[in-house]
Amino acid sequence: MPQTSAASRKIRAAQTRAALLDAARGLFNERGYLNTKITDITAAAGRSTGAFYEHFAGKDELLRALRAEMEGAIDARMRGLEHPRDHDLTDRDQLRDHVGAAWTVMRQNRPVTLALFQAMVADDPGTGRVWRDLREQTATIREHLEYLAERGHRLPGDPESVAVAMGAMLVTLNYAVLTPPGGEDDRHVIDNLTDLLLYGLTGPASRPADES
Amino acid sequence: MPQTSAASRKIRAAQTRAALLDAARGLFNERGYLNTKITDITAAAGRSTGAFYEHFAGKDELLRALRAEMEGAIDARMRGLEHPRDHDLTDRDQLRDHVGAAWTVMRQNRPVTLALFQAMVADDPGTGRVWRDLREQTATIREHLEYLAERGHRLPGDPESVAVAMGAMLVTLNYAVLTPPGGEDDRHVIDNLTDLLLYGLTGPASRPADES
DNA sequence: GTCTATACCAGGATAGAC
DNA sequence: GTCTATCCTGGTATAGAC
Repeated sequence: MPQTSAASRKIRAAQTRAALLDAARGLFNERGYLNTKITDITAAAGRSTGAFYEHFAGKDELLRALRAEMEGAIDARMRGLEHPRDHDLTDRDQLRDHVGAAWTVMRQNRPVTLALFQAMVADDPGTGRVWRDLREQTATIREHLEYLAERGHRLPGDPESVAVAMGAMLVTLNYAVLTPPGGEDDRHVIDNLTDLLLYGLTGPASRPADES
Repeated sequence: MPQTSAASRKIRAAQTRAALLDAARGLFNERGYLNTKITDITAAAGRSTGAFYEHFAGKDELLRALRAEMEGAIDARMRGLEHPRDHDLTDRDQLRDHVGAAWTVMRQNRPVTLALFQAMVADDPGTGRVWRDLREQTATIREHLEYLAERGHRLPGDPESVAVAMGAMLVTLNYAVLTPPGGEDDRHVIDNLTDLLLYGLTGPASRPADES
């Protein structure tokens, strides 16, 4: 029964692919993307180098696959939920929602976001890739800021720059913070970032300096 | 006259060292630290690999030398100017001074700051190096924030976290922004960042939403 | 101190059997 | 599709002559 054999081969192949992706995730998370060698991944997955190249052209392509997987998952969750651009990011709840969503996604996909960050930083500056990537990642925020600007709200800078600055802070903190995702710490980070982005160092309205 | 010969050799050695450092700066600036190979540096400096290893144990040590050079220059400029910790970062002028100083230093030493950033990001996450480095780089800011906290000002988070968040934004933007240092753009960036950090997205006091 | 030449190795990638 | 074995490159680092 050649069909059965063909089918099981296909299953086996899918397993291999999954095993490689899984192993990569694990290694990226602990050692980072740049320091993980292809042989590390194959070893962790219990497969051979030959098998690796059967599925991916190289480490970078594997990363693209991981990224696609992540984005697919995000899209799936977002599906149906329309996202109007007229959100008011100067409203604390709405800003917190956005910061929280971004942070949570980054944390839940830490291996991938971390790898993408390293990859972004690793290649030549001068290509403008970092700005471009940050710009893309903050597209939603930028649109909301543009909306605010249109309505006459005076932002600290043009929407693109402000959005990129916010993104820069987020992605770098995601890289710097070690505490495991899903914990109490995340709530703190989200609250802190929300307040910082909302009111800055001065705090809401005129806070009493409390000169003791 | 063996003295003369010895002296001129010493000069020649110093020249080589300087040439290597110089070439490295140039290459780091355009291609980045990670993508610059030792052979690239020696080629650009017109020296041999042998000469390189006579002066530095490796690329990382050369970077440390560049860093030391930069810090020396900063110290020299700061010398004499005492820096009391009771600066009030909620005062726009004072905050702007700090942001501007940090930004200017980063820009003027772009090859080095850029290289340090890449090196920081490149090694294993999980070591906590990124947080530590950011923490160190923002020591001054943190102290000012601690001073504010002591006086009862309620910050968006604990001084350390807030300072690190600010640092994360600054260093990453320094990496992302391509525009050459010293120009008009720098003033804009500094102003924007100052306003963002000072008031956040809401802007100073209660800004009219201007519902047209 | 600086050069040329070369040893050395990690890691990426392929060939061919199964 | 997967394996084993191997080739091959780029890049680090050293040896030894000058």
